[in-house]
Amino acid sequence: MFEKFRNYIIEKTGAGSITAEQFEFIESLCSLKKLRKRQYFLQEGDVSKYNAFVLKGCLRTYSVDDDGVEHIISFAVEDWWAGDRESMTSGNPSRFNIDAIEESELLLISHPDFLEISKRIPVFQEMINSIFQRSFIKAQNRIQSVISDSAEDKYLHFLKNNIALANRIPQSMIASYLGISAETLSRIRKQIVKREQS
Amino acid sequence: MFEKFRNYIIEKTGAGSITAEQFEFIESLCSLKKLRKRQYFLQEGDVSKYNAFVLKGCLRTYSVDDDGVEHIISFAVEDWWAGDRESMTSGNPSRFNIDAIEESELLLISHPDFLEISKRIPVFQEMINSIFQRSFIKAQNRIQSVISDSAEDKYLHFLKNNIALANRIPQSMIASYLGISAETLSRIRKQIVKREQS
DNA sequence: CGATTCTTTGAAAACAGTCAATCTGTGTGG
DNA sequence: CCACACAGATTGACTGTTTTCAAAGAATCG
Repeated sequence: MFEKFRNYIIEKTGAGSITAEQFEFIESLCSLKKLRKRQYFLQEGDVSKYNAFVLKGCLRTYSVDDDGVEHIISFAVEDWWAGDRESMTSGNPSRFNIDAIEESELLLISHPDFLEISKRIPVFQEMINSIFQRSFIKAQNRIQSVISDSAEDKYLHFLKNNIALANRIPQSMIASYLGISAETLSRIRKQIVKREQS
Repeated sequence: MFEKFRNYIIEKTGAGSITAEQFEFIESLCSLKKLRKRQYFLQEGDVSKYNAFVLKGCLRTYSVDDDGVEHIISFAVEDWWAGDRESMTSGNPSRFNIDAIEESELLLISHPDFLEISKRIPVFQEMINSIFQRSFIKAQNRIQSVISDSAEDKYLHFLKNNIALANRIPQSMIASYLGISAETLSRIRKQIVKREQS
């Protein structure tokens, strides 16, 4: 059960950076959670209490606007994290929903436990920090695309950077993630295919 | 010259967290840089080598698309940082330009020196980490706005979160930052004023 | 001032969104 | 195993928002 998580940590921190006892400590604070497709992990208005490491499946974080339209902020597949950091650190209710778009398995670590692990195990802390740095850089790149590109270029940019995601996520959700309508994405794809053929 | 920077660090880390010697160490690795309005701090294609702490003035980070249109990724005013982290950590040439939109004064710390400071002074490291966390959260919120909102709502969202910026930056740059045209922003503002009057 | 930069305005065009209907594929229960 | 239901994708016609281009109007600064 923890093998995947151990491998992930080893890959991120380097072999031997974390002792067997430290692994046990970390794992003693983890709990396993299974989600069915469409099941919520976090609902708008609730306070996000757990960091979720995705062992299997796929989660989406999204907001719902006044017209009831969903806007997907992020996806989390295997070896990625989910949870609303803003709500977690501030204790305020979340503006986001997080649910499973596939049958999923998560390792949960509560926010206080997460802080404790980080305090006790500096390399874990470093790992988390570098994840945040890269997340920030990715977010900036996404912002660049979304403020600069046409709908088609947004899609091509997405494909270039998220081929794996593109093959397991419904098109309508990709559209939502890109901030365009599902119909527009459908027409864009048609165009691209047509162009490739000629 | 370093007073502003010291105050910033004290505010972020808490009084007494950093000793006089540590401050001196940090400051021994800083250099002052003045930029005139419109002067580059970083040009596309160059490798970003310095973290810049803004003592005075305002920088913008932007990309230029194939049509020559500028797209502003971020602003940095007093007590904020600039530099392309992606280029800095990877050593690859930057896709961004950074220049001064006001007469500015920066404290520069080279990337290696920055790492050294972080290594030697854990509270400095912590400060940087919490900055990244908040930057990431801010970036996510911006993404939400930019994929969900109409042009007007993007502007209102910007105003709500960046009143100070809104009052010192040309409208056309705000438009660029929001991913809308300067003309559209002008019309939106007119609408808002008209509505407020009635 | 005079020059430059920034903003506003109008008209036309492009782009993307909406709505509604149809199509496709998949999986489920009878 | 079939039929049906359902979710997702596509298509067409229309609407609406935003962009583009061009020109004129403020504002700012040396």
